Amino acid sequence: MKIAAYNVNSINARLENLLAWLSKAQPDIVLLQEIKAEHQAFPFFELRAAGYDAKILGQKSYNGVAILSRHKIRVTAEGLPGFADDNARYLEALVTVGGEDYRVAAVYAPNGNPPYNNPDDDSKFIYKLRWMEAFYNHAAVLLQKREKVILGGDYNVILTDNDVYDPELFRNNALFRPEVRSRFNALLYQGWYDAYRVLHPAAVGYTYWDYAGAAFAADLGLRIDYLLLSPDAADELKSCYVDKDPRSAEKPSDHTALVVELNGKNE
DNA sequence: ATGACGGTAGCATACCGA
Repeated sequence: MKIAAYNVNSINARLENLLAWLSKAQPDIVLLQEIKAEHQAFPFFELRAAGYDAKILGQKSYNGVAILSRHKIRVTAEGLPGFADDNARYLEALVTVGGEDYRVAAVYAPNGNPPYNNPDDDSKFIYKLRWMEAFYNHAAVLLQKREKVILGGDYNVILTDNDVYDPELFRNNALFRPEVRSRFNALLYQGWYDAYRVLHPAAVGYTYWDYAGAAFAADLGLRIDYLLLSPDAADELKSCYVDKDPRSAEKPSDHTALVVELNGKNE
């Protein structure tokens, strides 16, 4: 049972890259962020031909999230419940694999940095904190269900100095500010497991490298994509790793795929 | 200190990203 989170940075610009990776990695479920497409522009046909059903919460130009699966997808939430949002950032569904139910969500948290031309504008940062608060509240509801839940995606959070190539350069960045890190840590205290860190306490696990310069070649990256597991899912945690194949391929996204493997009861 | 680099909308350049 393999689940991946991947910020694809436009599904249509990345379709060839994505299909090649699906064919090679064969994930059961994929949680996509930044698809940057509405329903009529989403490549349902090509994905179906590759063996994947798809449900999306689409948006033109910006944001947009999707869930792909080789098994039937039953959507349970479009957007964070109880949080009015113009941006498509959260899609949740139930998927049955090997006779077992998994609740999964594609998560795309706001960036929160100000526009370059208005560095004192903190409205995006305020929005990010409000979004994280709503996410925390919904996550608490999900934990009460005692299900196998996987919340995967681009959280736009650098959690520790070990998760960024140059901590001092990012000290005042919205991805690294104390208010943001404390809100992410609150999810861990609430009962979620950061799948990568559970298995790799000290490893560098970058999932994003800037397009500019030779950031990827020089491994100047950030760990900002996460797979959060409920206790019932964490019980089945088998492996978690960063798959650099999509980032190494031609015309890549600036992110790469983060993968978790879970042991089903029958495995 | 700044920009690089890339995607989208829409057709020049602005906005967004992390």
